[in-house]
Amino acid sequence: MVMDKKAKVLEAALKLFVEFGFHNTPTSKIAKEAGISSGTLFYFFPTKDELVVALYLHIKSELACEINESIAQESDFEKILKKYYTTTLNWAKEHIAEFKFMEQFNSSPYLKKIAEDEIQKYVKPLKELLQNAVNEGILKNLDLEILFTLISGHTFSINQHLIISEPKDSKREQIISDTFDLLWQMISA
Amino acid sequence: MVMDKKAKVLEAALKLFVEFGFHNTPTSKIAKEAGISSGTLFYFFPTKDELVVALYLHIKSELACEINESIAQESDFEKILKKYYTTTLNWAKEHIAEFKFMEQFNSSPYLKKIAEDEIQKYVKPLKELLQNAVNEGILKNLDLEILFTLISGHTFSINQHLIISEPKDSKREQIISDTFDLLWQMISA
DNA sequence: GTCTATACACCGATAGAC
DNA sequence: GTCTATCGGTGTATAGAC
Repeated sequence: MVMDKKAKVLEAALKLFVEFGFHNTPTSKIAKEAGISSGTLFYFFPTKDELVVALYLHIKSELACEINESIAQESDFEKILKKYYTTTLNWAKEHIAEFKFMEQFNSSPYLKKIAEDEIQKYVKPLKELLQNAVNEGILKNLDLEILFTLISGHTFSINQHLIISEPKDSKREQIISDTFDLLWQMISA
Repeated sequence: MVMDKKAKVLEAALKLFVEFGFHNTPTSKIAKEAGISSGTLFYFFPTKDELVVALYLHIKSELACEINESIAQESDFEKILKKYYTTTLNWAKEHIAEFKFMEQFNSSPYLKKIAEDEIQKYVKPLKELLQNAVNEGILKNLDLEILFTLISGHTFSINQHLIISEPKDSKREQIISDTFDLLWQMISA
């Protein structure tokens, strides 16, 4: 089965970007890693910037897809949030390069190149869930943005800790469970 | 009073790096912004990489200095931690460019260019404080790394929220106070 | 669609005068 | 210490054949 060349390029770019950063990764190297010529790369992605942004959007949507699938089965809010948490963490474990890339991208000037509503598309579902939980008295009556920030920040930092410390599976599950409880203790009413 | 040229370069680099990123900021532009020639820039900083790293270390030490001063006056652990929290947040408000730069730097391959012990130098004091508090039963008996991660992540994310939402001073103080309480609730025994 | 070859701008760094 | 001038290398992107 022949893999789509566009996908090959994204895959190659991801690998190199994570190792060397956006700069220090010439398009020529990406083409080489993808097993195609430089001309072909620019046939698919008119500029390097567009390649970088396309990769980001691609990864974002993959993660969002995974999360949506996993939370669809739950109905209780705490369980939904825990699924959100564990799915994100487990996805990051299986996609370390993707996670590192997003991290790099998020704190780079490239972020400005993405339309605001493109970002909102991915955060809106969680924010709605949170708003409902606040209204129902499940969560503390905190500002929605702060609530969102707290949860994202908590998830992000535990993610980093897990990636760096590389605990065994059993230990890892323990950490995830414990830190979710801490988060829940902080935000639940 | 004539400002040190080295300092001028760091100041100029900071401004441009935050706006355009490390790449997309040629040394020629930095020199121009600093009001010196390209040759002089390389007289002070042999390579661009060294300039970037020097800027990072400079900012790190400034923040650390500020924090150390502010916590020196306190003795109660909760108050020390709160000082740590508020000082970091207030410093970031007055040094937004510095904060954004560090954020960009931390998630870039440049980070590898800094020796591990150079980083540890700045985190060790807080870790020792935390270890003592755990031993004394003030904080939950959590893994030290997790505790540290939780606090850093919380601080970092609230910082970002404050920078983006730009609340009025009174509102801002309220947020800082409230979110510290949330953090404390999460980690205290 | 894919390749090869190349244009050409740009940037980091150096040389050498003052 | 500071400047001007410039070199060599590299990287994005294009042209044009197949």
